[in-house]
Amino acid sequence: MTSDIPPIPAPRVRFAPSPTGYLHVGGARTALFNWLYARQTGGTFVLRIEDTDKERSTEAHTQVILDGMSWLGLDWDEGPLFQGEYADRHRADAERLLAEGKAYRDYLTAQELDGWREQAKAAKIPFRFNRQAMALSADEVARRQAAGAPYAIRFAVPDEEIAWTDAVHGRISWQGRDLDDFIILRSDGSAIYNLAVVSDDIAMAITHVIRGDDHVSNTPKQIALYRALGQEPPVFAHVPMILGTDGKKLSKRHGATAVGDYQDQGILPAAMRNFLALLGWSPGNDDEIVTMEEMIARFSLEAIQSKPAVFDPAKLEWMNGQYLSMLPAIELHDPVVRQLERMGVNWHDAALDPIIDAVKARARTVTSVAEQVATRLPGATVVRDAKGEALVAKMGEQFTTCLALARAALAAVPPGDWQLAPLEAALKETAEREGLKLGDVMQPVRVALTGGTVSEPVNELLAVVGREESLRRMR
RNA sequence: GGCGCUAUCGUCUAGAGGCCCAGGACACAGCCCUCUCAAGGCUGGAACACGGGUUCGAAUCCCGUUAGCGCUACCA
Repeated sequence: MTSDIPPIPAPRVRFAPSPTGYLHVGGARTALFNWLYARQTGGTFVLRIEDTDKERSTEAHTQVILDGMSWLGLDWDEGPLFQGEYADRHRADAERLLAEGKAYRDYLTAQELDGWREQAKAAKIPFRFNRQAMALSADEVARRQAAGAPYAIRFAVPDEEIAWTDAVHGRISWQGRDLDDFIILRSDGSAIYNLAVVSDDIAMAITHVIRGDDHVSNTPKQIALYRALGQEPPVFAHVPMILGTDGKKLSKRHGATAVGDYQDQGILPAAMRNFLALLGWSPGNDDEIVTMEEMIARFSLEAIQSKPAVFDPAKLEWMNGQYLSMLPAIELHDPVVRQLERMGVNWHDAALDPIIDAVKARARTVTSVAEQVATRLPGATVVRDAKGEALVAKMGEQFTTCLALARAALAAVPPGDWQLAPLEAALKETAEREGLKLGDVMQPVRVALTGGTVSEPVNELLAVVGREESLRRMR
């Protein structure tokens, strides 16, 4: 006997940003969740650019969004599709609703609508669109119709309960009477967001709508539209907002909000992805560093937190540091080169990877790795920092003496032995012979080579900077 | 104002009635390690918003209060 349970169709999800700005971390996380869900279920991830706001949408923004997603490793299976190309279908859907009596023509002009608004304001009651009270007389409608006056199409919201089981929030319900009859088609024939979204999601056979919490109040309107269009609504999952440290919605005044900003700051995509995933979602245990594979395997919409999360840059940096020390230098090569180029550093002909390896354990960002790499390149100018200066002052005469001692010992190391063990031995022997503390000989070398008092172990530093350059810097 | 959502350490969170006088991580403080700084290890302070129920028993279920957020456009 074969099973007669029909196969569950593979989910189709979408990320639908509007190209009116950069890819923000909130959008990036929404995209991530959609992507994770698609990858876990073997579903399809559709990328749709909602460019119907022609005033604010630009191609440059679209490109930035695409770049941001690629950087994060979020590949899409279909698209990018552009909402602007489906205007005919949107209009047809509106006309159909009109023909079926589920929507109606609204001949009210902007001025007349404003008049109602002012009236409400004067009476100190909130403005609501009222189908009966604001209706034009039949004669007036006929007159405007005959004159070919422009009209918008309004959806007649049915007075009934509209409820759904949100995959992250559980049951949410609204009353149709709390919703105004909203416009679905402007008088210029273009669709309003709520209609465009529903029309597209139906046409693209989207099964799960995973989007930001700011859309929950659009959901009842959209469900009403699905019903009116004779379609079953998809599963909705509303993921919480991301807040700034002050508990307010994350915005520019909180600093970097675009994923490109973090790329520039030297955050690794893997760290960003991990951090974003854990902002609102948890694998259910105490794991912090979660690989992509684990995320895909363990992801679930139900495990998404229903309250907003504060974006903590300090934790992002910590996580980035974890990835930095975990990743082999070869994988850091390109990001470091990118930063070096941003810094205008000539790195060509230098063997970067050994330096990256020596330096990455002490950095939390790629930028900081690049800065350290730059100072270890041959010919780099050594600038003493405050701590380096302080050490020189503190040691006084001894600084020069110890440095000379160290230099002599190191100069005696044959080029072929310029390696970790012999270098360390040379320095230790010198300290012992002269009755000096190890630090007294190590620190001056460190300051001479880097300008500061902080670096990898001195023998590694010497190895990475090279014999000739090291001796030159100690002169 | 109306409607909706939300409420565990400063922050991210674990927790789906007894395993919790609440666990982990970031941040913070101290100690260890150590040529410096990271890393790592150890230790410490730090939370179930409030009030009522339900129950033998509630961080967990219900109701209310308070607070925060979202929406309330011919924007998306």
